[in-house]
Amino acid sequence: MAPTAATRATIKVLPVPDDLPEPLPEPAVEDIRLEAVMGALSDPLRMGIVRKLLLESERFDHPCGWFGLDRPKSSLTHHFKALREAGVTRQRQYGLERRSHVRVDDLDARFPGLLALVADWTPPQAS
Amino acid sequence: MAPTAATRATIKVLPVPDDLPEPLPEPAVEDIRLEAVMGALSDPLRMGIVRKLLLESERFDHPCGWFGLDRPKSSLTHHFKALREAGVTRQRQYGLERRSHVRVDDLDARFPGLLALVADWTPPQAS
DNA sequence: TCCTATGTACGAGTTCAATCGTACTACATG
DNA sequence: CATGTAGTACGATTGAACTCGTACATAGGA
Repeated sequence: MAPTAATRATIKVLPVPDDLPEPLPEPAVEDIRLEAVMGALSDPLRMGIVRKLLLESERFDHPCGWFGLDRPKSSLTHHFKALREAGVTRQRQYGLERRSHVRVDDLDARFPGLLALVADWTPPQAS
Repeated sequence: MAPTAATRATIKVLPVPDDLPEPLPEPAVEDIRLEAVMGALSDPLRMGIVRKLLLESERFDHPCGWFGLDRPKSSLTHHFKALREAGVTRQRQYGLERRSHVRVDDLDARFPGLLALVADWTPPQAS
């Protein structure tokens, strides 16, 4: 259904600005370490975050509320920071929100095939 | 060339027995979890062990002395056990020695491309 | 049989990561 | 300005993993 003025307020379509905010601190492509990436992905919650970004995100970044994770906010901050510092995701500040996306090009260049494994991953104890 | 009696003593070619010893406890192929494998490989020492097995081992298993790791024996026991319990390696007991090899077929079946990443890995602060 | 070599088992100390509560900052909206 | 919202910062707690010393078990050779 077409969004009315009322629904548009709740859907909150924030257009991507032309001048992107600077990414938060992250390793350069050539400094991304395979063992650090694997350490970041060894946590099921973080593996699920990256997989969801790969499978469901379109061309936009996503704030961490988008993931629907039932954890306290400070825990999510911790995990998103771990992913960013390992070089798996990039985070940019859009006003209030800090949005994340996977560094697909960088990871494909350094570790071809790795993201395909993440996309094929199945969460544990899936009913 | 065929081993003589003299070379057999020094080179210590232990022929693989027809009745292989039972592997030590390990997860079944279908129970190997990607996040557990990545957790095992997130340690540089263990990543190096698997890489060395992939690049330098021929068709034989290797005891952990073969790796030339400068760590106490009990530390090595810990790391080889971590690799085995994650499903990365298989260990068999040959007399005194407990030899390891990578579960290449199992890992290729579950996570195609993963072992290629390990083989291409470069150790940190390589001079 | 004694010695050596390979490797485990156990336990202690230490470090690190995960979890989460609380307080705080910043923007947006009324 | 007051309120709500998105998220960080800090600190405390907990548990797991890494590291290693020591003691122990076993096989093979002198």
